[in-house]
Amino acid sequence: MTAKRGRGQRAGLTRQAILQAAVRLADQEGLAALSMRRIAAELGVEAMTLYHHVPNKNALLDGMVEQLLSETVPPLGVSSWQESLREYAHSFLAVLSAHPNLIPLAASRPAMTPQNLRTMETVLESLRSSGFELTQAYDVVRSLAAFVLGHVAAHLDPIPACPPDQPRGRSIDVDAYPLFFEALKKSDPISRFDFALEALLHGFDASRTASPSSGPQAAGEVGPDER
Amino acid sequence: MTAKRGRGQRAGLTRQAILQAAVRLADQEGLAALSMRRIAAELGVEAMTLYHHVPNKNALLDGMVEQLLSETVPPLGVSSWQESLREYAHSFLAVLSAHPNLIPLAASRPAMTPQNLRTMETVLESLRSSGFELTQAYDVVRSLAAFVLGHVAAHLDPIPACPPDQPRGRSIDVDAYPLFFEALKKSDPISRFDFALEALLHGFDASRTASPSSGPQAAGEVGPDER
DNA sequence: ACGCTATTCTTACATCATAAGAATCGTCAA
DNA sequence: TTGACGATTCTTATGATGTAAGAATAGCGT
Repeated sequence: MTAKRGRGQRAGLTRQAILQAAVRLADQEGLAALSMRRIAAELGVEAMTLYHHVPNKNALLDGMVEQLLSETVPPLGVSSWQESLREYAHSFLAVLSAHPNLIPLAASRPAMTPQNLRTMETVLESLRSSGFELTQAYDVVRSLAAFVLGHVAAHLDPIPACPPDQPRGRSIDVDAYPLFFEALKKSDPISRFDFALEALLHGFDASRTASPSSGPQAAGEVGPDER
Repeated sequence: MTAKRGRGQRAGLTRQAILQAAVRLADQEGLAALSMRRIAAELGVEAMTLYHHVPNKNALLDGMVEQLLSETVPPLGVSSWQESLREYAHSFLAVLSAHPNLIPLAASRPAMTPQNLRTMETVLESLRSSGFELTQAYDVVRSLAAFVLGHVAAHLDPIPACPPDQPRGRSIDVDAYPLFFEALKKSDPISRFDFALEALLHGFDASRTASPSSGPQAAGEVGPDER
């Protein structure tokens, strides 16, 4: 066991070590347990010690998101742009799924790590060389990232709703929404992710400018923004 | 101005009124300002008073999200499933964009309000009568909602990244990621949203199992569409 | 008129982020 | 070796937070 340390006895702290401990703690005990004191305790140190490596708690939370994103695996080799995007999306999904407690963090403080930028650059390159306009390619990647984020965020179990009171026994009137609750039972988030991912990829393919095909049918061209 | 109230003098508080005040406060001063004391002050009341209408702060936050979602407009009339989904997405987008400070809340505590369920039911109906399998239809709606959420969440300005220190003048090495930063300047979130929305719709269309070519089919015909 | 209950306020406490400063160690110049 | 300095750590203290416990009041139904 670590003997108690005195006043100036180094503990060998690092920003990295702190972030990792914080992530580990949040993984195990949830975001609510993430206090400076608790993190410090986890490292065998007093709370104020952390402030020598991190300016404040907000910065620490930001750092945790960076830490997370650095766990994504960069796209392996060159392949079709679809495959690149699939890799990108799945890598993102895997990381977030591995740290469900951190999803609210990732959703509320998007970060751009060098790691992430490098991956983006690769994917952009892949898209460009497949006939996408640069601006379009960018929109594609960003949209994909947004979709992954929204997807994982949407799976935090929805709160029961039904304002506060439940005069009737049922938590919510299931019979009033037959389609919804029927489908709810059969659907699962994982297959939904792949389903929507493929839909997105298909749609992206169709919106390539360089694509020779004229309007296939239905849903004409992009742009009928109305309200 | 309100004369000070005594001990049992009613203030006419309501769960609704509290939630609305909370939303207003968060809109104006940000989530960080959302303390029980501050909300109470906004209502001319002491903090503990709130606990008679709301069990605790978490429940209050949940309620705020419900409050938000209740602002979405239900889909007007019958039209193509694409138009239904567009309406759904844009209505969702509009609400979240109108309350940017609440986006992290909405992203971390998804809620199912009766309002929202009713809208979903309508959209599900529309999809089914257009040849979608129920399970697919459900995946479509959920995916769309997830996408909208992710989209708005991803536009909270990304944190600068670059761990802590900036030895070089630049906050991040722009030249190392030419494609990304080139595209960054030209792209804007709004057009990206519509772009990706159309892509999704297109992809959904392609993934319909039973694809009756087109034409004025079921769903209770498309009547005169003006109101 | 009188008590009952819902509503409100008061007080109190543990916990939080963090400011200010004191103690200690390692290191390097002399 | 010595001595000073800077980096790291701990101590103490402050104001804010969520909320438990209970006291006071007002208006209601009887």
